[in-house]
Amino acid sequence: MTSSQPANRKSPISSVDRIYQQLKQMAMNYQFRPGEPLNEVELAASFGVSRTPLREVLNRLVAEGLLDFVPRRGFSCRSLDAKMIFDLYEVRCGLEIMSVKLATDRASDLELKHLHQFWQASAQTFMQRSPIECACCDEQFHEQIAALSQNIELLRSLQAINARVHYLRLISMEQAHYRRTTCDEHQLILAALLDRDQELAVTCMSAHVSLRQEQLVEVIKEGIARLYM
Amino acid sequence: MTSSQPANRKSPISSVDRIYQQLKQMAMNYQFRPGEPLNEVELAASFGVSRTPLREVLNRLVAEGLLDFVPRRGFSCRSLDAKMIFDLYEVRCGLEIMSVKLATDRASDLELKHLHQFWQASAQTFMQRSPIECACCDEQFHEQIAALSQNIELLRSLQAINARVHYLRLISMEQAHYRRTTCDEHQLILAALLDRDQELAVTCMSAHVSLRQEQLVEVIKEGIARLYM
DNA sequence: CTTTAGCTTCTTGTATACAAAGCTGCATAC
DNA sequence: GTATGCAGCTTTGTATACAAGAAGCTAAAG
Repeated sequence: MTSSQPANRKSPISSVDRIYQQLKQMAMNYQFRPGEPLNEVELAASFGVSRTPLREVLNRLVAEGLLDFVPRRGFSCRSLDAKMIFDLYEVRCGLEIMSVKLATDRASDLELKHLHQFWQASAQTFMQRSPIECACCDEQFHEQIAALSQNIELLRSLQAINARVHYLRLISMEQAHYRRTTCDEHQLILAALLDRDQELAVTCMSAHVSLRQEQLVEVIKEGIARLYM
Repeated sequence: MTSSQPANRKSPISSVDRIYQQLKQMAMNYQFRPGEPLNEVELAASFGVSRTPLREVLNRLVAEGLLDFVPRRGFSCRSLDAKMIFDLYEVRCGLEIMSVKLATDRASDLELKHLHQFWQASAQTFMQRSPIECACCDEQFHEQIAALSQNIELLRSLQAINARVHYLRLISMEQAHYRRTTCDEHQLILAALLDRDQELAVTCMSAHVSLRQEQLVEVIKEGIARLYM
């Protein structure tokens, strides 16, 4: 996902880095209920650290939109608000279109070949995998295309949004139907990219993301239900 | 700019909020040299606080891309890298196009009228104002259009980018030539919006941002020179 | 029975202290 | 003359302590 630095030397992985990864996963997967206040003392104890490094992590996650914060009232799990999700998908759609557009211009043949190989390997076992694995594969596919745009900021923006909608991707991947269409649509996008047919690639990507947007109401409903059962 | 909460009640403005605003301004305007390490003790003292709240602010600014951070080596001013700026402008261009597209669909007549009034008032005195004021006016114009998209996440993304390219906007506004063309181009965008001519609005906005992108090499050169004199 | 005032407790905001890692510079060895 | 290693200083990472604000609870009054 977002992780970057390859543990420069040794592999110290400072404690704040470790709890950042863990808390981020928890926030992405709504392991806290929407709006649930996070008790700093409790959380710190559960990670075996003091409040100081924990708060630094919490601040980072707030800045990334994965947690909420109100002064003097503390940190809490972000809400799962339909309007916000729609907004995120709308922005995502725009970023994805930029990605394919730039990728057709800038990706090398070798890069496209690697993407192709990656997706062939993924698709082969896609229907047998766990929803979590499918969601991650899906994210990787899209983020690899963004990477081919050679625009790091575009990639980072997309990654930030993907982290925030991860939970819903997960929910949708639990239905075989969504998995199948995802698979098919990725193939179309890939084919257009390999042909370097920019217009077609944009059309396919646009259709792909828009379709997900239409299914969003159902997925959000399911996602909220899941949290309260 | 980004600021949000209207000081819920009273006006306590916690110290971390205060130093956040200040440090953000300093980072936006490159009041530290690119790559310059920030001494926590020194900085904390200069703000009259301890390292704890300062570090929370620094972490936030790192997450927003306004500062750099390397574990065990501390915080430093972000670099002023041409490639990064180009990437940001490319993403910005995409977001701005989304903004006008959505704004023509969703803005009410009243909202468009307000935008019109705002820009008329600004344009009148544009050539007499300070570069700082012009840069802020420019940002506001674009952010108001993004707000008309009714998409909060789109607005936030654009604001985040604007904060990161603020310094270069400032530099460019010091030249009367850039100010004039900005003014003219905004008028064109505005006219298209008022006509609700989506295609034209997109064309104008696209031309506007692309033109800035072309001038970017010069502006970056000037910006870097300014920092080392 | 409901409401509110005041007290208690819990939680967050911030300062400070200390440990550990990094950097600098000098001295010694080759 | 260059390189290497060690000592001391600087700076960051994290724990802890304490102050101040919010929340909850009890008790008394209407």
